[in-house]
Amino acid sequence: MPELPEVETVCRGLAPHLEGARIETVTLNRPDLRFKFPDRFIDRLQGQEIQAINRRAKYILVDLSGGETWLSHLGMTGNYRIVDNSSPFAPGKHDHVEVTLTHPRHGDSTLLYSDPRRFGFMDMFADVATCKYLANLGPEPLGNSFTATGLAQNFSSRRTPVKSALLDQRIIAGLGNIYVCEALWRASISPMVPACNLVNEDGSPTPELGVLANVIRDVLIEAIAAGGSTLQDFRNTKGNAGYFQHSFDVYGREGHDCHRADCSGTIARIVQSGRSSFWCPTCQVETG
DNA sequence: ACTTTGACCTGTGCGC
DNA sequence: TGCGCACAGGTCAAAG
Repeated sequence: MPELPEVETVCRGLAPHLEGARIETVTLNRPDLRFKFPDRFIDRLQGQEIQAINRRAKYILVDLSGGETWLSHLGMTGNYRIVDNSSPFAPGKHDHVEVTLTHPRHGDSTLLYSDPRRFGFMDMFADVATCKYLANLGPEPLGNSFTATGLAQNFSSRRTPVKSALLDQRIIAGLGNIYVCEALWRASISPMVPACNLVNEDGSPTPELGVLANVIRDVLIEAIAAGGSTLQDFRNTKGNAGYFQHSFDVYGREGHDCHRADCSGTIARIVQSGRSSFWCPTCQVETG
């Protein structure tokens, strides 16, 4: 479930190994992931020095000494890990990309990309300013450009349920199914409320939308601090699980008691746009 | 212009 | 033990 906190966890784990390292060899164990690898992908990576690793939304961006940027998206089940070259290693069934590195301080290691469902992908860009994947992304929820006022502007014309609107990466970048469910619960907003119902006549955010913007930040910050969430196979780069899944209030808790102190409701599951929404019908209200 | 649906893949867990 | 089905973190193209 790589959503923003998990991708951030991966980037932070990789940074000490990657930044300052030189890419020695690249091995692709298949011709594609979700998409084909870009032209001359191996040649454009080999021999490059890695200058920085950054995250934008759920994308990982690796800046190379030649000026190009290596972009990757983890899809649903993608993950990176670092293995020590001193121990024998045989790639597993889903280890699709192997990158050997030399580092002046950390020595030699291998970066592995695994992705059972292959919904992830990689690409290469001379200039991230022209990168099609980043062109239409909304604001970073943890950045200064994310505000309730900005959310209200995007919500005002949309009758789609707020659940769907928050999953729209053009409106806010980096949220996925889990953290949207958690944020809506914290804000006591039903996932079925039309997005435009959270906007006043004059276009300003309702108080509920103001709360929602705040709790989105809160839940993401808490999840990052916990090292992300681990469901199925997500692991950080050291192979360890995250811990935030133990803090879920609604996600995956269908049939369990609502955690809100003064609520005696039971968590329910509904399907919206083909995705499960977990919520408390008792305390998450229909209108803003 | 907005919204929904299906497609892309593999793995897991459940009921029978 | 096996089979079929439902479901899983995301995005995109196509259709309504």
